[in-house]
Amino acid sequence: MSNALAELKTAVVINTLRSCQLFTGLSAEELRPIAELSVVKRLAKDEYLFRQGDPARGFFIVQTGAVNVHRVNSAGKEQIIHVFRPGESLAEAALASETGYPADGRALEGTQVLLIHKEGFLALLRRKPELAIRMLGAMSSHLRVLVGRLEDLTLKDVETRFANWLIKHCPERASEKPVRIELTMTKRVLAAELGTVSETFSRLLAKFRADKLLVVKGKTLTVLSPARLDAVLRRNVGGWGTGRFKT
Amino acid sequence: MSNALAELKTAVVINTLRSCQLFTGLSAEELRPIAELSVVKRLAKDEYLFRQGDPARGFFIVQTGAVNVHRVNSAGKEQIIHVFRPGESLAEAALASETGYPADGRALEGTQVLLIHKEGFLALLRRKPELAIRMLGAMSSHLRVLVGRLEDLTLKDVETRFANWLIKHCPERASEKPVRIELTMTKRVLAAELGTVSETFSRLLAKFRADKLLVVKGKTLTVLSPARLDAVLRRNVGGWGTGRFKT
DNA sequence: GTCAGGCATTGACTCAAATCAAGGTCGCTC
DNA sequence: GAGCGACCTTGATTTGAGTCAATGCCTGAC
Repeated sequence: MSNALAELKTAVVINTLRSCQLFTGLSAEELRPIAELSVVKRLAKDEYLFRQGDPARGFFIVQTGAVNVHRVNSAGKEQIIHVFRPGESLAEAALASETGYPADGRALEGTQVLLIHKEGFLALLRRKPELAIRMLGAMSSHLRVLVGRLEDLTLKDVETRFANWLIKHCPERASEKPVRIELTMTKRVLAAELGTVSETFSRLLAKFRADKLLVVKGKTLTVLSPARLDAVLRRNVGGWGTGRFKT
Repeated sequence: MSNALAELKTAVVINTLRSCQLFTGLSAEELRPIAELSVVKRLAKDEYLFRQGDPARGFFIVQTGAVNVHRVNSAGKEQIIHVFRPGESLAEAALASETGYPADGRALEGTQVLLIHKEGFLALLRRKPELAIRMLGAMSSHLRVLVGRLEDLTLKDVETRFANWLIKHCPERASEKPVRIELTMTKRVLAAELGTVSETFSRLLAKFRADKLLVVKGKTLTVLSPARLDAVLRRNVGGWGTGRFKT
């Protein structure tokens, strides 16, 4: 391919990298060697980016679309670990271990990602320790997400998790003003993200509707009063760190 | 303190570091600067090493004893994330993020750990990118553990988890020869590690005893036939990756 | 020795959430 | 517009596992 065209592609990739949390604050010149290690991958809806156990070729940055990272047991039930959206990086763990990817990754919709090759990137890390420390930061935040998810799924009930999800989608949790939330996914998928099944989720919507907390119309949810929802959350969860009891 | 005494202490610490997975293969000279960043901490049983939200001063390496890292909700129920034993490093995530520790850490018994100070270690990482890459490796294996735990707790029932735990403690899973396992902790604690309560665990032991899979005598468990246990596992879990179904 | 407190076992009860089953609604293609 | 296939909703039923409570069993303190 012509030199000029290659230059152009690199410039586009650099732009993507810049918009990624992981590399904020790096100059174009610092991003260039990373861009040169990257290839663009396009995925159709439901196509797999990687499967659990696949040898790891590198890590990814989402450009457009969404990647659902999950584990599945042989009965076919899948547990979503996290849904990655544009600007997020995933599978950094692949860099530093010989074993394959620890989970499955699949596109929830038409999706475009950057694959950053492992070997080249490792060589770069050796020359740029600052970059390695950034990677540590990214992985530590993924650890936090995972720990949070673990707590969510084992320590709280579905109602609490959903109330929490709703609150996170309100600009301010103390407000009395209704908030409209447009679902980007089907309710079935949202249910899975919350770690439950569609029937349970449906009942939950009905309950919130009956409690005048929520209006549901197709893919549009309207939180009638974030403040009141927050109150429900507090009631369910006790008083956030008011005290620690042993059992 | 006298120079000679300081030297001696450093030598002892270097020895601990050498036995730690994270630093295997490093020479004494490479370990020295790390040792100089370390301080020994002694903990009584049930004493907290850190609490969720505490500002992170560094990460730890277990010398003796055991550290239980867990999350607790305000109702007081705690979910064990992992129990760290001698040679393991923990809380590396503290290095690369400004927020505090994401969970609680408490000694399960009398315990001695090395605290490696964050700032000094970060400075060292900047000079030794190889070391930073090792840290990435350590964090990625923690990620794997966590992902595994998530799957365990959400995709499998208690019986399957325990069968799995037992199998992991057998030298070979296909054998017909009985295996004796001596518990190092109380059954209550093991139950918590498996993500359940002592009553449920007790019932499970009774069931396995009735099924002639296990003989229980105090803190001694004897798996009568690993092969048969393995069969139970396969039955519960389906056929490990025989196929993937949606829904 | 015995007494107390922690652990373990067992039974009865409860409950959240999954599963099973049956319609209902929307949007699509032919 | 008829028919099909997703979703979604609602009801009935099941179930795994937590909670409560009663009792038994050790071990260590005195």
